Amino acid sequence: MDICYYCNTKSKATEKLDQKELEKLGHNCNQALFKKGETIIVQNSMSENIVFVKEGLVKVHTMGPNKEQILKIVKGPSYLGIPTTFGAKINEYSATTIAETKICFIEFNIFKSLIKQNGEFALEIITHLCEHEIQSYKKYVNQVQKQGPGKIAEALLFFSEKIFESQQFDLPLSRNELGDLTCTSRETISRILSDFSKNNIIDINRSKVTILNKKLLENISKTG
DNA sequence: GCATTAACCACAG
DNA sequence: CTGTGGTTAATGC
Repeated sequence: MDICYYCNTKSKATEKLDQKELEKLGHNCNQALFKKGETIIVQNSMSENIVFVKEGLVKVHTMGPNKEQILKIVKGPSYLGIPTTFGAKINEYSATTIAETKICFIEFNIFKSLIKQNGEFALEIITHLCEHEIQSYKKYVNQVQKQGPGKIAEALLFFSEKIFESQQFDLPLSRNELGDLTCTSRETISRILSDFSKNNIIDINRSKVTILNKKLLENISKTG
């Protein structure tokens, strides 16, 4: 039995590996199931592994000078911690699950040798990193330039389109965390969400959200 | 000046 | 943990 060879949620990169390489990977990685709210990576700790989020949801966050900042929400399948493990060695951020999540820890040296050996694998990894970097840039510009309603509309659309692929979903974050994600306060989130609800743009009950007027929400997000 | 926006504080479910 | 009201500071017309 080889966990990577038979794994049915391979990343685009590991799909490029042959049987021998998959066996090698399988012998040097370890799968674990995380419940909601468990920590995968701790800021300022040493990073020794590559993390593959097989399925589930993770928030990547860091403690700023004043408050917690959520850098991004990551949905599996996706890698975490490649830049840190290759470069900095010390984690610049924490990663915490916000839903039940399957994680594979991959031993760094094996990962490195696969990059050296297999160009197709390396290409997929680079592509993956580039996609995340571009997405991050977009997020930061939007956060700096948009006003409250625009940022929150964007966050709702992000969860609807990119994460849950549905008009109806359960927000996996508290109001406070939504504030940390969108660079606003918990109070502003509260106000704007009930405002959206009053104007029939969304229906919201606790964490259950239904998008009623997507056009308008997109417009608010676009115009900031 | 006046209006808008949003943070901070406080307090109540 | 959330929703709301008052207050205050910054910014733009």
